[in-house]
Amino acid sequence: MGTFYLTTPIYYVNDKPHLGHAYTTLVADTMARYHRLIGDDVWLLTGTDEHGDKVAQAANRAGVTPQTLADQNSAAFRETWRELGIRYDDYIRTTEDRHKAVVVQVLQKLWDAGEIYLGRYGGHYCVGCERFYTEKEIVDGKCPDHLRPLEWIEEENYFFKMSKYQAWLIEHIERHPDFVRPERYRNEVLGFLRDPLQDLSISRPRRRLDWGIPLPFDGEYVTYVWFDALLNYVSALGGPGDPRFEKFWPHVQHVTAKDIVKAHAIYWPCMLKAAGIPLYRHLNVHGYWTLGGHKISKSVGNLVEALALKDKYGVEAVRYFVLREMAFGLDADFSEEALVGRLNADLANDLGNLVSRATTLIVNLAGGKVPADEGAAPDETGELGRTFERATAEAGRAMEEFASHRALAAYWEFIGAVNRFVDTTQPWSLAKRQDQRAKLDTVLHALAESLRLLGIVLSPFLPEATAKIRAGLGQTGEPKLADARWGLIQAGTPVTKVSGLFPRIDEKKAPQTPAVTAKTVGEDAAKISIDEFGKVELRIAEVLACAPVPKSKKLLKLTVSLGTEERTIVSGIAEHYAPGDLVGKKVVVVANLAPAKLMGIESNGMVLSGEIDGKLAVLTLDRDLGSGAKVK
RNA sequence: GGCGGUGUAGCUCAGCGGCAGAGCAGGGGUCUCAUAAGCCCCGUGUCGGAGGUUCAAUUCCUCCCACCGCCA
Repeated sequence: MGTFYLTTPIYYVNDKPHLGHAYTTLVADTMARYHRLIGDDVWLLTGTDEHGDKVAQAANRAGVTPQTLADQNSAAFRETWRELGIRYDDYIRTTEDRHKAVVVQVLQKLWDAGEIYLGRYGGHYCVGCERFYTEKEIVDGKCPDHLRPLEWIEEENYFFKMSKYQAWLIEHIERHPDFVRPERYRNEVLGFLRDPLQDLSISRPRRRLDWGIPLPFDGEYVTYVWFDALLNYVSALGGPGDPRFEKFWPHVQHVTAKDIVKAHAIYWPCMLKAAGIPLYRHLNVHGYWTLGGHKISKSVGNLVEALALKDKYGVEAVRYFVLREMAFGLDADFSEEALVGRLNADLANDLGNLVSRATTLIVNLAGGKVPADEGAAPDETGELGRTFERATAEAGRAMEEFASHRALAAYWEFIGAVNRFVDTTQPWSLAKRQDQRAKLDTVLHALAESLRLLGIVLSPFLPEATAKIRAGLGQTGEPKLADARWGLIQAGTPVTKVSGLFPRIDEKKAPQTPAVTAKTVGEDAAKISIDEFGKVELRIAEVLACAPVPKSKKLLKLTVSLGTEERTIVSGIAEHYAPGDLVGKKVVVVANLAPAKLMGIESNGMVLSGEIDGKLAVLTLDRDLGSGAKVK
């Protein structure tokens, strides 16, 4: 059993969560799930980067404190990850004391070791970019990016002696060819290192920027945001000496988009070296999403909209699309057409339909129980098993390099083989002949086995859909790759029909919100399955505040705590409860209800209550439970 | 301006010295278990252009063009 520590970048709270952030985080989540599947001890870290000029300025414009702005936007990221089903182990914020403590500790250590000195620097400064420009870069005395006037600033700052690590870093990268990967980014870094490396300014004078971590050896300065931010990967584990750090740090890998390669491949290794902390194993770099073939440039609005397509087509469809469509490391294009194409061709036609046809065959022809393997079709089933082993081997190699696109392509080879297997063996024909019973049983056994295996190996990529597949085959508990060996399914295992996993999108019809109700079969039409019930996320919430909604007779505006987050919920109970009646009570809420606007207020959830003959009562607890507890 | 990358079927891309490949889209056929899904069949494309090395180049070299990235 191995150990796996993976980090996403911490996202700058000046941004709104968009497709780019989501891709990075989905890749990380998928890798973490894959490593849990193979039995590794996994720690997945994400979080937010909250200091720096831009946050201070945005807060100023919004008329709030930087901390308030950071709180709001950090919560927005957290909420997005919740909606996307990201399973992280820790969420670090650079404004947390545990982080600041480690930054201060490292700075002091470097200062004591003489790795930091006070130097003077003068230059043309752009407030928007938070950086100085050289004479050559300036266009008409203005910032080439923002096209606004630059200020000449001359100031003393503290510098980290990065230049002395240049030769060492080049050697390290040459000795570890996959330190930065894919290779194109390694080459880029080595190219950059052919020119002399400068020392890194790691401070900002407080009179110019107060929103940062004060230097422990000079209170007139705060820490430069990059130096602060990179250390999150260390601080989140408690720093050197902490048991969690000692356990996970030796296995650390980072994932980032290509725009921050320099900070991660140059600043960060030098910082670690100077601080006496071992280097990370791999920096895994991915490309950009373009939209409709166009470069994104400054405006990220469209990327936000792209991510919003999850509400239209489902989280799993978007998740599958980005993991399959982007060759890890290269740029890829995102479009609704391409998304629908993948959803229909891969998820609906190939996988969803296979699960549907296979479970139906077993239910109809074998009474809903996996028949015994009679060994009556050794050529066909043997080939299917070998195809699976090949796919798994290839996927394993691909996942080592974060190449989810290749892993999925490999598994889809197997799905194609299973579909061909059904056509070749024609179980519906076998069923018509008594003397073919043994072969029919063998075929259906192999089909059930194929689905069981898919329910395991695809689980890092499609956690919800594979949970449904496993449930349809009576498989409980966490999937393990150790169980993904051909031939382990037990005869007699109950099988139920699993249909409507991924409904096709009819491109000709006007786009509609896909119905959440799965297609039901026969006599079960009015009942729902446990899986369908599982789609409703019920949680315990504490009512923190409650106020009447102006001009409304029925509505109350509740602020509730779900433990990790606060929500606003508008509820039609004002005729039954006074605002003061509910504060402090623990109630049950639907936590994954799509947001709705009521009287201009966005409501995120629903408070459960019973009602009969005009009487109404809100559900509460008969003993205490922590906020956020799951109801089932 | 320096360094590097990319340019292959309508689209997305793989191949990287030995008769040009996959997926999707499109066309035809077929089964009926299935989500009008599946399966089978159908691709002569100047492998960006021009030169060169070689018995042989999409594959190696040089130059050019286009686009992209990093650096300045």
